[in-house]
Amino acid sequence: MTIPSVRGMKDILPPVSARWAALEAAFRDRALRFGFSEIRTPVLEKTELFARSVGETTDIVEKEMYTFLDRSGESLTMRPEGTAPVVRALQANRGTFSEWPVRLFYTGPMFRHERPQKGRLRQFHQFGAELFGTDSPFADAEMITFLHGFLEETGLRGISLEINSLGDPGCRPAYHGKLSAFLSSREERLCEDCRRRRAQNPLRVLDCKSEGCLRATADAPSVLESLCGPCREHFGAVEGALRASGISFTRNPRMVRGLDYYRRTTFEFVIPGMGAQNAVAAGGRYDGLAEMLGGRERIPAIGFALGVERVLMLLGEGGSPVPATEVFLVTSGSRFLSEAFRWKLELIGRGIRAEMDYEGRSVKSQFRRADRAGARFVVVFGESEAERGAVVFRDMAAGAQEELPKEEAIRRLNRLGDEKGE
RNA sequence: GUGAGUGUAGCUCAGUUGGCAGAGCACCAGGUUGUGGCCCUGGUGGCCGCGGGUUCAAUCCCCGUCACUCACCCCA
Repeated sequence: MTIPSVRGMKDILPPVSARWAALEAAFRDRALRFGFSEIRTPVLEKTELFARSVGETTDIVEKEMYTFLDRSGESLTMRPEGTAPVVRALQANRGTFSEWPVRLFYTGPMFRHERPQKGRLRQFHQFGAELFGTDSPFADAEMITFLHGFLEETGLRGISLEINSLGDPGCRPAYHGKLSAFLSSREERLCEDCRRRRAQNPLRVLDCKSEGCLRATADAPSVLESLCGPCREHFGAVEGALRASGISFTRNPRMVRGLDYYRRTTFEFVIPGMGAQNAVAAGGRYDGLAEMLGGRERIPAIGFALGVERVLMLLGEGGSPVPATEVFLVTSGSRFLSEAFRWKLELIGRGIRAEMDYEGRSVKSQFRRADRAGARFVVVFGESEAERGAVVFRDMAAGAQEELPKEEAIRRLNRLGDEKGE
């Protein structure tokens, strides 16, 4: 019996791994153009980091984290998201970041112990970016534009952008009060989960998808109408900047993020008609997080993360094929193996993708392999040619074949390398 | 955590109202050929997910279990 992988954790195999690499390269490229530098944080963090940032009452912390005691009895957690670790790293290395604002991006695996299904894994991967040190609504617009452009660049179609503002400590408590009062008046019509949520985290009730709750809260007070002056102004400026750069969006005052640290602007890129896993990328502003994590300094910040598996799923099969073999060396008889092997290494050294068969298969079988690998040229080492110091040189696409002295064959293959060099 | 579906060859899947396990693709060899593709012939390859039960006999029926998939929930 072979050993299967852990549930919800998948091997990324070719050719998917190639598309994966291409997507990551595109993200990295775009991040660098926006002035972001890469940060790589550990996969393991102290459990406290996520409990304090993501929120004790969120599903992520309550029942989805990979948490365990290490050998010294300390509670550790495999990161369920990327923002809190980046903020921690920023605070811990405060001295190395002298110039503000700070722009950081990351890529890597995240872990949540959920029941796997389409577009949802236990080890999944995110690309994310965080912008620290500015309250400006232009920062919000920059991040949304960054993400919007990236998704467009990948070729994704039919994505829509939803934005909202959750207010800040100046206005959210008042809204919470209003909403709580409203919800208690509708308590009988709420689902079981929402009755519990109502007390702990009333905003989450708005995010409930059950029919009954949706109807019961159809006329719930809107966050956007309860914003204080500064928050309203900020949100208006973000909307204005987005319009100015031609990005269309819809307001969704019911959009609540699953993490507690967000305030003011939040946004989500969704694909309609994709079922429950419709969020491809999402983010928001989290001006209070640094202080929640015990920092003395207030660090305004905004960031986003996108689900790599979900993007690739939506992109489907297209793009990034495995590079084809250029030259296949066919041996007619095992006595040519070592000579062909020397050619192969020589060609690879010249930057040419060369392959051969080591197993002594029939010439026919070797040609079949060359064909499937997409080889442009095949060189055959055969008995009758060997006596004349020659090889058979075949151009697969043209179907042309000729016997060439070895020196001439090598010259032609080297030209192939030169073409690539230019 | 809840519910449904599926586990048979490397892959995609048939199958037997219970009676020696099948196809296509792939792989290997041979034929044909312009030394490859198309075509023809042959061959390798299976604890029929695992454990129990019923039966003369179980891949098939029953119970359990594990895995995968999908949905709910939640999220990227």
